[in-house]
Amino acid sequence: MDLRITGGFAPPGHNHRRCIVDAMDRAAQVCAARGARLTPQRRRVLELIWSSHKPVGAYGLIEQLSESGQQVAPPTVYRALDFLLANGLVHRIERLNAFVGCPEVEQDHAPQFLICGDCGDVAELREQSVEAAIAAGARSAGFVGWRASVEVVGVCPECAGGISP
Amino acid sequence: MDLRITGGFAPPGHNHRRCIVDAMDRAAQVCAARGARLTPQRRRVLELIWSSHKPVGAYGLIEQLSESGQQVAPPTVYRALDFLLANGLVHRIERLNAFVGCPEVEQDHAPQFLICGDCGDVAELREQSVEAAIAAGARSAGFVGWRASVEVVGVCPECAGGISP
DNA sequence: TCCAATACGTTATAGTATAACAAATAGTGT
DNA sequence: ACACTATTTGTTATACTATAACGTATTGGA
Repeated sequence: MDLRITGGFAPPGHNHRRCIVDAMDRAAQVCAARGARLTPQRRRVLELIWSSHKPVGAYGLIEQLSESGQQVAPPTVYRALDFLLANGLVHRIERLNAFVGCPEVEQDHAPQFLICGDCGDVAELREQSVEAAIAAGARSAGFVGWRASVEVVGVCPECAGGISP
Repeated sequence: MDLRITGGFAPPGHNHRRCIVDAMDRAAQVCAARGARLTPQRRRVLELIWSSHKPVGAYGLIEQLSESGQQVAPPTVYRALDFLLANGLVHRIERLNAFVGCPEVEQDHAPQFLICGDCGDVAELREQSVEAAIAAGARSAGFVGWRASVEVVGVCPECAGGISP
């Protein structure tokens, strides 16, 4: 059993090592199932992305890799990111030009992201009602074949608690 | 009376000159009302943004300005954009790093954008149900003080009609 | 084992955005 | 009209994000 963080923020004192381990397990499973090659390079990038619940940019990854002795150029990490995105293992936060791990890799989805403007943590939400409302709006405008990205910037419970407990 | 395009895409043969004129009128009104200075520079940038319903990037604006004889450096146009954004005269499309004119400048709002992946046109939607659904999701996650951006990529009625009429 | 596909390395460059400081201009009160 | 102050604009340099183009290596299968 794994403790996936979907539907809200990771609790303050949660065992994040579990997040990482579970994420890597799921990634291995999914890739094996579909014959996608989770190479050491890609695995390493995924691990770095999962090192926190904060989105990380491509050049942040390059720096982290460099610090751990692996000198890579931008195309290398962008290619790893392309693979991870294509396989639904990470999501891209458009407004941040950054990437977060996906806690629900089994099926393709377009979640809502809650981005804490204070601590930077991101939570992934899947509100059916949001998708339904967007679908209704799109249909009324005659829009077809669409895919939506929803990014919500605010303050997470933890940070809000700190301000007015 | 003006024909604001909110709630859907601009119809194929619409009189776009009216879009521009109306947008500039509204901008002048709003700025006058709140004592914001719509300088020639800012006015020019707003006109260029309204020259179509397609988002335009900062460097696209610089190029257009340069073509019309005005040589400006990036900070100039970014400052104009900051002003226009702050006063709700334009919106930023995060996933495109580009800007579109806002057809509803009177009050602050966070609309949904329908982006045609074919022709590039963008429509601004304000579905109350979308905002409500996001609000519900955010509340359930303990998220506070938020603001959402919704960007939907698909095919507009016009382009879809061309494919299967 | 050889072939073809896939992944990775490398260099250069395109595209987006801002920092920092100087100069000019507009609005305010006298 | 005058000086004062705030705002706007100009200028240079630079940071950050992303991809093109080409070559090499590795992998998996016929």
